[in-house]
Amino acid sequence: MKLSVNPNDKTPIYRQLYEQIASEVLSGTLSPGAPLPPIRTVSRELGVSMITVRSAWEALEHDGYLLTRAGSGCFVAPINETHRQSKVDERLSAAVGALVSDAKALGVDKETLLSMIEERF
Amino acid sequence: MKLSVNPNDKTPIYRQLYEQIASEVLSGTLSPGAPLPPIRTVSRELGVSMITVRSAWEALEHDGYLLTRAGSGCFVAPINETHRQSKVDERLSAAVGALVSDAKALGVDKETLLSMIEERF
Amino acid sequence: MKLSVNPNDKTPIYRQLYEQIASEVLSGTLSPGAPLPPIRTVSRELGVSMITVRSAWEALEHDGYLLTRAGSGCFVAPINETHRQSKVDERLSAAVGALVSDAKALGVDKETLLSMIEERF
Amino acid sequence: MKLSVNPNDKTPIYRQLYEQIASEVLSGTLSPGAPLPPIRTVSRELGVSMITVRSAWEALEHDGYLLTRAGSGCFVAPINETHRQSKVDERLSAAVGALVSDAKALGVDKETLLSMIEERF
DNA sequence: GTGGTCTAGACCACA
DNA sequence: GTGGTCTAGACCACC
Repeated sequence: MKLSVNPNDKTPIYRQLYEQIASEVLSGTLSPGAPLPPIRTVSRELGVSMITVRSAWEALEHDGYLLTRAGSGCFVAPINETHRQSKVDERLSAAVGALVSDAKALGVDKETLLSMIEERF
Repeated sequence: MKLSVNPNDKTPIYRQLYEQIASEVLSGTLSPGAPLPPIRTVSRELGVSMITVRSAWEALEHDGYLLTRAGSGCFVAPINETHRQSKVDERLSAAVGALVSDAKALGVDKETLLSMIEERF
Repeated sequence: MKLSVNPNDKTPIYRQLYEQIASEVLSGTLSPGAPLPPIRTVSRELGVSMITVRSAWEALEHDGYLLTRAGSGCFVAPINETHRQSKVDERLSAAVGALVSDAKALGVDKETLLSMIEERF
Repeated sequence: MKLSVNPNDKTPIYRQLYEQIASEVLSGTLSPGAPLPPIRTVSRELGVSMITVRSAWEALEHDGYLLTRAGSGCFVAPINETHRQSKVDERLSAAVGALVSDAKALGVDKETLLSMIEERF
């Protein structure tokens, strides 16, 4: 698990971390029960404040991706496979919806859009 | 041209206005030379501050979508057709790139993604 | 709306604030759309850090009690009446469940418990 | 005596153990003089650290529920019946007080609360 | 060692 | 003016 942050990106650092972890959990790269590195370690390695890391972890716990056990660490939360799949769909669906409405607003037709995706994948 | 804002949306109001105008210019719905309604009118109709509208207009002028003629109002800037096309591509390309990397991070394959787009369009 | 915190209480300050606001929203004392005092004001008046207040507000927004509009303030979120009622029930139900299992573990019978409640209300 | 811990619960593990033992002593399930299983046994069976179990035992001894006899183990402390009863009352009274003020804050009336208890018992 | 909370003070974007 | 984010550094409880 290699995390990284881009301080120039306008999206908040804690958000960037959230997205990376959430994606890995949803894609299965991080398995339920797997321990995460300590906040202090992540903080040191990425060069960001402990609190920034904590913000990300806190949001992840709130959204059911992580479980934190004070004194012993943070772990990937157990997740039902169907539930996982539905979350993946939900996320992707939102992104697809945004892109499609964007394309429509710009007057781009379906074929052009599909071919752009085909090419970029 | 019917503008609208959603104050509960996390994206700044001036950004919402920017996106709507820019899309209409790029898609051709707003033709070069067309006049925009006065700031005070937009402000009143949308229920937002004039300063907010002004911010959006400024950003649009900065990016070459609008021209301000002191005393007579704002107008859609003349735009070269190839230039317009390149801007459309640029915008869509960024959106497509984001979606594709998102899909990859979630472990979704190309066919699934394409079919989702097909369906939502 | 008179907020207060007890620094000696073992429950975190931001949690105390959360509970007070949430209760007022659920009981209807705070009506949907009502503005909350600025974070800075609350912070000053209660003698706690702005960040502590923000933590509470953030959790409240996440849980649907508040809406925050950057630059203009925080407001009580619109809430469906049936939804409100169900949240009240949920909260109270959890508390009742805890008390009942506690009483059972201590070997206290139903009548004794009911009379204690009757008396304390 | 069957102890159990839930590591995902937000309340500290040693606290969970404390509550279980204390409840059993107060309800009379554990009689004065009864021996407790060795710390190492509890530790092994529950899959928690011996230090954690020790913390719970220490707190219990501090509060007068247990007696430690070096070399021979821990035993339920002798307890005066009136004293026992007063402790039960104290504990329950606190819990009832919390629930009642909670109900009041939520705008729930006495009858509703009583019927909820009646039903859940 | 771990995470949980809080403070003080700073900078930015938005209205 | 508002909220949003980040830093540095501290103390605590738990394992």
